[in-house]
Amino acid sequence: MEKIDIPKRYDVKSREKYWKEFWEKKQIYKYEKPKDKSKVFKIDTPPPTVSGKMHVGHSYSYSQMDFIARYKRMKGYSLFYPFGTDDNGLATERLVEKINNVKGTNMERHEFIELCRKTVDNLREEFVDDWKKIGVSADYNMFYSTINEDVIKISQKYFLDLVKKDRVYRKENPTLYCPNCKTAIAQVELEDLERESKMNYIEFKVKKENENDVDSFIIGTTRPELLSSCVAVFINPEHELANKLEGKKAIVPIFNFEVPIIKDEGALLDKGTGIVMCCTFGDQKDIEWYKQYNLPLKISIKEDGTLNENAGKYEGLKIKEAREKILEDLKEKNILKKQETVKQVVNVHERCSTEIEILHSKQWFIKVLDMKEELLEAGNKFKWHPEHMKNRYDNWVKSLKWDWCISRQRFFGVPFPVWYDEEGNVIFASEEELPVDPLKDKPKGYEDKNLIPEKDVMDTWATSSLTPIIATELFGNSDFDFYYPFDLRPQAHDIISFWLFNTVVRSLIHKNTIPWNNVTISGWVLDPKGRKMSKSKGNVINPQDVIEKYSSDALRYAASIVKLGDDAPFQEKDVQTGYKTANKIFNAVKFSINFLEGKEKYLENKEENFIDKWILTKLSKTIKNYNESFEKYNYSEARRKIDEFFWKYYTDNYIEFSKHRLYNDKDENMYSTLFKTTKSVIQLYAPFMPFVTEEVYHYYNFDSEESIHKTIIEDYNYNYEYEEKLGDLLMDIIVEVRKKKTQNQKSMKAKVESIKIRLKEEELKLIEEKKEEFELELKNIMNIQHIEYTIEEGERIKEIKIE
RNA sequence: GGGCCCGUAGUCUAGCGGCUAUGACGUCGCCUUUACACGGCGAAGGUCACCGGUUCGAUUCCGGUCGGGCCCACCA
Repeated sequence: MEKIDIPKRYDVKSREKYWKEFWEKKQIYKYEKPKDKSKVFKIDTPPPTVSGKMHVGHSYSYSQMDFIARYKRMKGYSLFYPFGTDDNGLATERLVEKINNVKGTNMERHEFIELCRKTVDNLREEFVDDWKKIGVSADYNMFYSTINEDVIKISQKYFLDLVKKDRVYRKENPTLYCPNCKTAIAQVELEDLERESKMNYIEFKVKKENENDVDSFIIGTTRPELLSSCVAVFINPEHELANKLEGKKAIVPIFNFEVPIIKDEGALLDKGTGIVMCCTFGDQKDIEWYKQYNLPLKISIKEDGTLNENAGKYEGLKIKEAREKILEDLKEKNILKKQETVKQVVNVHERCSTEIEILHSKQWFIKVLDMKEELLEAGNKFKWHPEHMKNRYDNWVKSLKWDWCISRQRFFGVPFPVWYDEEGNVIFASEEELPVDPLKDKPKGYEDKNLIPEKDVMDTWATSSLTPIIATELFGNSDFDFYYPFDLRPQAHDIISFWLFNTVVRSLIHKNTIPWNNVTISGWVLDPKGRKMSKSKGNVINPQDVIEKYSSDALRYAASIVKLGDDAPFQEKDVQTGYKTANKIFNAVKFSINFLEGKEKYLENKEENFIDKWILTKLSKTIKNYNESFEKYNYSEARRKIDEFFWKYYTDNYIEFSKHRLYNDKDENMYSTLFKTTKSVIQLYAPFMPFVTEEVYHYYNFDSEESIHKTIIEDYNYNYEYEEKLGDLLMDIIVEVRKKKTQNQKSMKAKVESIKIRLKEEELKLIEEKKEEFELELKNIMNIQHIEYTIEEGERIKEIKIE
């Protein structure tokens, strides 16, 4: 261990930078494979999306997982703790478009991909450095990017495994589509948006078959532009016209074709008129009806968001233009009976807030709907922290309606290793050829054949759902017996239905087992008033600014206050508390080490007095509780335990009690306790505040490790019941004496002539057993000349005479 | 519509069948004591949302009410 001189002050800025570089240079967090697989702790680290800067939510959730990682390391585990970035997909494309002021759809595909790659490569190092700055102790040698060749290869390999296991298919299907991003999206990428809209009441004629037939009826719709896609009319069975209309044909206005009228409870009485037109496709309900009644398919909207030839004279118009034009025409013909403004909630794409459309197109899907049972079972097999987060997973699995669409009509992603021949047969790459880009490469045996490459790329989740597999393949020598399942998946609750769910799916399919044994779900960091942070509200807090103003340790401390699963407001005062705690650790340890220096020969002394036994008992209990909390992944409880020990017992009392012994008595027997408690304090704080603890560890030769983070937390089993009680009593009395001194406006060292202490009988007995020692301490600590006791109820100090 | 979480001093919170309800910030007062004034010691501040029930005893457990938040579904 490299010992350093103790400075007068702890210079946070330069020292945090120094230790960050020290850890990297000395490879303190480098993974080393042990022989025994039970001695590895494997973390499925979330790969953040390279998006410029780490945000404050990241800084909390990654700190929280790092508390656990560091604790486990200090319990003797080898940490399999990789770090990757999720670089492909729409999020990156949008960033690249913004930075370079380009549009992917307007560029040559290979140029755009090249630009994406370059942009991400440029940003990555600085981006990842934010994680190093907050002290995330991953092994950055085990780094991957989801867009690098090695990961593309793995992603394609497991795609082929899906093919082999018959879990993937390509099919023309109703597909959620974003006209703005011009790509298919998955169910999970939808978001609700409330907006105002017009409900239009439109008259449909009935094809009359005899005299008594109803002439016409009125439907309500917000999407008149879809009239040309109408394939049926549904009427609620309770509707007064239900029986009269059932089985008849309705005539769609303007377009004048006939559609059947069908009774169905799905047509709600209190919505619109209780009669609704079903268009393929206006919304998800239409798909249900389409499937249930085997309705024909009639698509009117093209992928670019304009109407197609089915729309007749409206062809070529954009959706909104068509809506206006049709309404005009309907009005003119007096078919539009009424309009009213309604509040409507629509599905939008979460990345661009564009209203989604449902189109019919060929996409690749992973079969998941038939796995629901298996998936629910899997959710029971790993532990959820906190437990109630499992509900979200269960809810999601039970309500699944779509297979998982993994193809995207975008550019910067993992290519499908797929071609089509002239007859439309699908040709897959073979594993040895991977990675392939079908746009450039051809499969073996087809070199001179005419093949159509699959142009779609995979959704980013199709790759990030493989993170534990990727890590094992890349850094674990593909030794799944050794590494699988992982110990921990840490992540936030907003992506339970994305990343967590997807990873379980892939793990069940490829490895036939759950991916991890524990998941910890962290919450969101809200603004100080408890609202979501967003750029538009201007209430975003940057972790970089917080670090600059305080320190990484301080930020981590604030993160340790928030419990798993809780959404919590960002509170600067918590960061301040962290800052103060780090400062206090520095000072307290500096004080202790000052006296420990050169006293190594006394460290084995066993002649502890009752104060030593008292503090050692408190320490033992603290470590026990600390361990128990951490074993439950409850880092905030663990931190509270060490805080309590540190402030209430160690600094405010033990050190104060010890001063007279250190300065005056030169009591040789106290060094071993001072050493143990001080070292433990540093160790127990190390998972939370890795920088300041590393700093003070190097002020003294605590042991031979080159870093505090390589030391093992020692457990102690001191349990001196009598001394603990006596120490508590001493503390109680001293608190009272301090109170009296404060009330009398005296300093703590003011000399006390005499003091009368009220006690309970059993307390007096306690003292009498070691009266001389007890009084000596009390007198020395509080500068008291004479002590008397009375046995009665009331405030502890009956009277105090101060000189 | 279904599900989940949460209501504790001015603010953020700990606790969760039984001592005087935890700690932090803020407020006020005192103390320049040789680790720290980036400090120490104290004080004030609470109907533990409300109403019932279980219990010898409820902030804690159960039911309901009100309020806040989240997830999912529906959304013509």
